[in-house]
Amino acid sequence: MRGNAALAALPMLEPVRHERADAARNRATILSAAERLVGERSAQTVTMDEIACSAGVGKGTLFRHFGDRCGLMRALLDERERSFQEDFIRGPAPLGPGAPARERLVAFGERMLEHIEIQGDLLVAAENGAPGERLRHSVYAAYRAHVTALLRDSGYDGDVGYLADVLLGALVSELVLFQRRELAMSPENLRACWGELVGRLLADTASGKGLR
Amino acid sequence: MRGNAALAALPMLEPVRHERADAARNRATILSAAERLVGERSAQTVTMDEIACSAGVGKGTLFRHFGDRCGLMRALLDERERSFQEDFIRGPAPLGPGAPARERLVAFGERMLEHIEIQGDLLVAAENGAPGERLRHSVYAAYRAHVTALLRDSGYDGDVGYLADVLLGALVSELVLFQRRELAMSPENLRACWGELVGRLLADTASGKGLR
DNA sequence: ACCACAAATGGACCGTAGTCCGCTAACCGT
DNA sequence: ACGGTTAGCGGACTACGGTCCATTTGTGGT
Repeated sequence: MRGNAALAALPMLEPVRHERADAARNRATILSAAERLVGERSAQTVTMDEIACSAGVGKGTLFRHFGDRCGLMRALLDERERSFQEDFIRGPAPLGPGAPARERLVAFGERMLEHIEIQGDLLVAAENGAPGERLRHSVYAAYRAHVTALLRDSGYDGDVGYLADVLLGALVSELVLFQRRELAMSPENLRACWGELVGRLLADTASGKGLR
Repeated sequence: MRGNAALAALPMLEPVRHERADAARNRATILSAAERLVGERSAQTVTMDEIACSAGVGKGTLFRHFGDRCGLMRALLDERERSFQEDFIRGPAPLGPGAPARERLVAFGERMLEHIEIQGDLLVAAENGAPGERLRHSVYAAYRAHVTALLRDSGYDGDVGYLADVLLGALVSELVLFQRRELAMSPENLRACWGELVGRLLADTASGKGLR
């Protein structure tokens, strides 16, 4: 029984053991205040003091709950993140299991591009913490495990982990936003490029379905 | 006079028009102080105040000369950077012109990996500025232009700019250090993976030389 | 040799992320 | 219901990157 290695490798945020009621209330208040502020201005310009003040709590409370700025931003993305992971692990094809690995990989990238399209600035804010932090975080580990598994399933015979890093590199929000804004590439164009990239990399593999 | 788009696209640091003598002296002092400090501790932990103090100049002078922290780090890398660019634009094959495009691309990546091996922390410090700054900087533009040209020369018929972004993504210092340190990949392994990546991407192209 | 002026300087100052620690009040066992 | 324990709180405090501007200093013209 395979196909479940990725499932076991889904760490994300473990629910804290018995959080006190007032703490839970504060966490929710903070999140909604942050969400509102980020909605009004760009995520980059909202300060932690503003959020604390607007939520009516002390600054220490913010950091106690979320560790640092990136942690808070990540928490804002968390719900969407969970549903994304849910979808590509257990959801319907072609994103979820059922479709050939190559198609799942294409769908994965397309979904990620949509995600960036919608949450771009927030994603960037969540990712630029300490150097390498992004890569060490469990979210990256989950993506990497998933892509690695797909590459293996598709019959790729090289270093699947390395290729996963490369492919995920093409989906880094900072880069995608650069391509969209600075290079003025359209979403459709990016989708097409991603599709071609995957196609080319997996061109001569068995691909678990033998197409092409 | 054309014939070398990549050559024309080499901006880097333009020599300032008539820098005052004391200013030049201070710049040198600052650079050597910074170099010493960065050599002693990790580049991440050295503060601007320390550098200023150690160089015996005011903090304002630092920022006047280098703009911001990243600028100073970049300046520390500048000499090596110039020689790298010189090498792949005009130097001997396979890095410079003369070899088939695909080989030049492989050599480019290998050289970059060596660069990261030696200057890793400094490169990271130089790159994590404001989001997207790295991509907007002229150094990235130069790399991108070079790789793009090589891909075109190798007969790749897709979106060469996009593929250049992807390939450069595999050479981002933050990622490479992650692979080296966290994933414990060896330099040789990384070289091999890079070579295979390039080979696979350019497998069925004319490659300007018709190998394979 | 001198002057006028732009370039350069330094350090006080600011905003922001993140830490620290004494106090408060929620929770659990009795 | 109550008291002891301790998670949680808040906001003063620190560290650091970056800005500002009054003052100094090098330089080119005369």
